[in-house]
Amino acid sequence: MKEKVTSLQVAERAGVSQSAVSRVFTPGASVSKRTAEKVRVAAAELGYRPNVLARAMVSGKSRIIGLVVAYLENYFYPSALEKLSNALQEQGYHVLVFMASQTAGNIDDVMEEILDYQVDGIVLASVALSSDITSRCQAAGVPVVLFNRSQDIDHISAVTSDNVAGGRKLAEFLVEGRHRRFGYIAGWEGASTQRDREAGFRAGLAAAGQDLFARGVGDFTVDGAKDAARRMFDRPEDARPDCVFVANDHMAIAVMDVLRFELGLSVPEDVSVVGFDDVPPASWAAYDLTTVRQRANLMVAETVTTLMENIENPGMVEPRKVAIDGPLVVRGSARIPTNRTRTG
Amino acid sequence: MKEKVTSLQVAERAGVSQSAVSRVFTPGASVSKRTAEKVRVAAAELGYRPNVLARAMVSGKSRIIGLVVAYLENYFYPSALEKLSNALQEQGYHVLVFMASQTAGNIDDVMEEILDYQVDGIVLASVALSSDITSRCQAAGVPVVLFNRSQDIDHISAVTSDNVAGGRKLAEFLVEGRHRRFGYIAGWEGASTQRDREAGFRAGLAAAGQDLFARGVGDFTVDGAKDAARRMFDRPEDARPDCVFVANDHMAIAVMDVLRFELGLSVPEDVSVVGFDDVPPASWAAYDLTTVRQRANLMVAETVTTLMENIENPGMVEPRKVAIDGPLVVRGSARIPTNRTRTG
DNA sequence: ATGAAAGCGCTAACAA
DNA sequence: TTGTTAGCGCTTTCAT
Repeated sequence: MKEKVTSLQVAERAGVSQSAVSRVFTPGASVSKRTAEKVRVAAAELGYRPNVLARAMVSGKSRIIGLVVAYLENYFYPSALEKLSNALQEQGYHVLVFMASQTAGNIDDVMEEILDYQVDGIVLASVALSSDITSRCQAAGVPVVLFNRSQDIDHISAVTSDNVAGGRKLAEFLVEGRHRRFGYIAGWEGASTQRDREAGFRAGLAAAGQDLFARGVGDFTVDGAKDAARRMFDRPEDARPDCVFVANDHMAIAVMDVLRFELGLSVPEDVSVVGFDDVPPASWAAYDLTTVRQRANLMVAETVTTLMENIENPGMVEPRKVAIDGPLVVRGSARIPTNRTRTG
Repeated sequence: MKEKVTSLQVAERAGVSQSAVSRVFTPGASVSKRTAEKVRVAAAELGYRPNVLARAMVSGKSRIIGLVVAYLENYFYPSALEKLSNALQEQGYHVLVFMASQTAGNIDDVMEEILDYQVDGIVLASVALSSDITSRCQAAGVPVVLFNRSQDIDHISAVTSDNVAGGRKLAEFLVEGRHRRFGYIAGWEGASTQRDREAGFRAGLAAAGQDLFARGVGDFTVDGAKDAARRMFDRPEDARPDCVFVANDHMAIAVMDVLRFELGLSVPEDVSVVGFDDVPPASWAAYDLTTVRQRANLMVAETVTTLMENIENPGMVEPRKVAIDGPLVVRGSARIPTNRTRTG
């Protein structure tokens, strides 16, 4: 039941040296057609495949990318993970998952663990980082890219949506819809996405001579969002917003449920709701949520590109912050201005 | 920028042999308190951590579990993945993800790739396997466990819900609710989950002297389910079912959207809808879906246990099929029999 | 183009 | 308890 086939066994069977076998399985190596053929035959007969780990040891390249993700509850992350994994697979890499839950200790510990696996790169999804550990990675020559988070610490690449622009688009849309009292339900306040979306939203309102009427904090959680919604909307009509931007779709959907089923309000007749992300449930007919799309495909592509560049030119690539503009997707959860039409 | 700290460097600094260092970092090894202390100090100063890959090479244990997953669109899988990853992390293992998409070729290729990484075990989520590759894994001494799929091929472990029992519960519930015309929208017909759920449902109907009134196939996809729903329900009242069991929640939600927003039918007044899984969206107020809960925590725990047993006693453990019973969760998407109450 | 030889960083006998 | 010695399976000079 142990049939570990090694390159040496293949070599013997093919009547060549072990290094010849290695060369046959090494893309840019020099081998004659004849030896290559002999080796391939022997390998096939024995069912030989190179041991990735052994290769990693000597070459220093494991073809493993570590992915740290805090929680998969928000639909945006599973779909991003799926795309990321697929994109990396096409490049011959695979994703080693590290959940950054409370049980797993803090991020720094998780990062140490990742480094133990000699990963070629690290993607941090919705996770911020101490500058301390950042330098450990740089010292180890392992590129790190933040996904859907940015950070002021400079020497670290980050791929996000243009959250500021997105927030502004939402503000403009609501203003055009002749809303009067603007509500905002924030995500976790430590997150750059949260800060940027709010900043953009406020800027958009300000540009139209408007201001926030009410503000709550949902921490990017369903329960947090529901509580915030209850506090914000369980009051007389003129004491509550007539529209609300909820910092992501995951929360926005929970807010819609509270408005409709707990408070008996109609969306969008009584309250317009808009979100951010355009996760699959946003397009479900029961929600039909107006939102700003995060272009996950582009974000993933940028992430992979950044990773690959850094892996191929260690230490030669400047860290870069990419912010990808995403379109406003107009659906039915918010009153549609007369000059606009549905777009999704 | 390269600071690969090796055990040898630590050894020199601590004034001990390299193997002493190794022992300090090997759980059950024998080292004196004094050396251990010296080594720990030196290691801390140098920032040394053992190289998991090197350890894997010589020990034969990589502490990596390969996970093959077909698609993350169905919410059940992300949440299962999160739980699985967490559970394995607690055991000192990590998950290497392989997407079994169309682009990545067929499952057999993916399996080969996994084996290249010298994984200690493999979890196949909603994926079936050729018996050919199964034996390759057995030959390599790598335990495989099917998650949320079962297979007649015997020598392979599988963890599922008790889908037959679940299907029957749903049938009984609908019968008690005095429904007359029973519809069923199937998942992908190659899946054991689909077959078992349908078998249980039919058995439950038969036991009450009832039979299926209409049947469609949704293939576990949103579009497939919507089409099936349109064909089944876009017709006069007495020519369509008054209730429908959709083979999983993911599809059931899509079906509800079609019924309500395309066909103008009320749920549950015109049609009762029930699903299977109890994914998060099933409990959202807009759907409030009656369903059978898959106890993901238990399923994951069984999966991890099975894996660990097989890893610790290679070839000594009999493959086992575990089917976990899940409760009926009564919500509002289906008429509630007078002898029942909401349970979720 | 090919083989011989030297490790990659570590664990696991084996002695001492 | 400790150090010495073999490798794990592979890539990569270095000769040839």
